[in-house]
Amino acid sequence: MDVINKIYKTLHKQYGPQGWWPLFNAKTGKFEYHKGDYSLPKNDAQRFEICVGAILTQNTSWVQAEKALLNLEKINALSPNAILKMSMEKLSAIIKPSGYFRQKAKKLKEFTKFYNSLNSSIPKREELLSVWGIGNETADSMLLYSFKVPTFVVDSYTKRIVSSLGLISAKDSYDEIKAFFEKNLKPDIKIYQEYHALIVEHAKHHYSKKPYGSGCFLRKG
DNA sequence: AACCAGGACGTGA
DNA sequence: TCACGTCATGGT
Repeated sequence: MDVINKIYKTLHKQYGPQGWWPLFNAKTGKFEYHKGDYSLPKNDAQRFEICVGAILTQNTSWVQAEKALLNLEKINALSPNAILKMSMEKLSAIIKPSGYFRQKAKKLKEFTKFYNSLNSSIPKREELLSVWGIGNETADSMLLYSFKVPTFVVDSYTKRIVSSLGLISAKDSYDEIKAFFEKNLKPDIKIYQEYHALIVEHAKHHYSKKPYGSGCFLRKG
């Protein structure tokens, strides 16, 4: 079997299903993963929530993005209409815990306008990329976890791991790394969703502090 | 107390 | 194209 599929099997066996993307549960008042359930998001509100979370977590830990999302949720503002009508001052204050709050407030406004223009259709990748504040990873995260398009998400961890394993060159582009994964995987939404989440989980264990890759079991074999 | 976290954009070479 | 600065809060 090829390396890409071997890595997937190994990570899945080690960590199990990750159940991304976490969604707010009104009953528990917390954000929850949904391991083994690939039917989500189940409605438009959840689709929008995932997109907002994808912007808020840019270069920020998920727990910080979660705080910002919870702040929005608490004032019942995790919706397109609420975000559009909120002032920039109010919006940036509400999402402050996620960092880069001025930029992200603008990004949320810009994206929400675009989101409304979709009228519940699925955006093309290039369309998402044309929105200010939506780059490669954010676009792919939205497509994969919100719109359920089997597109591979590459993040800094992905690059760090495959580069460290010698599978790619350190200066390969986003699109090259993405293509490297996609050419070896069948376009299965479950596998794509789990693969990226597993990479993040694995990176948190073995690729977050230097020297990167210490104790990484992907190296033995 | 430096470093990092589920990046993207603007600028100058 | 690409290397580098900027944006910013909160964990460890």
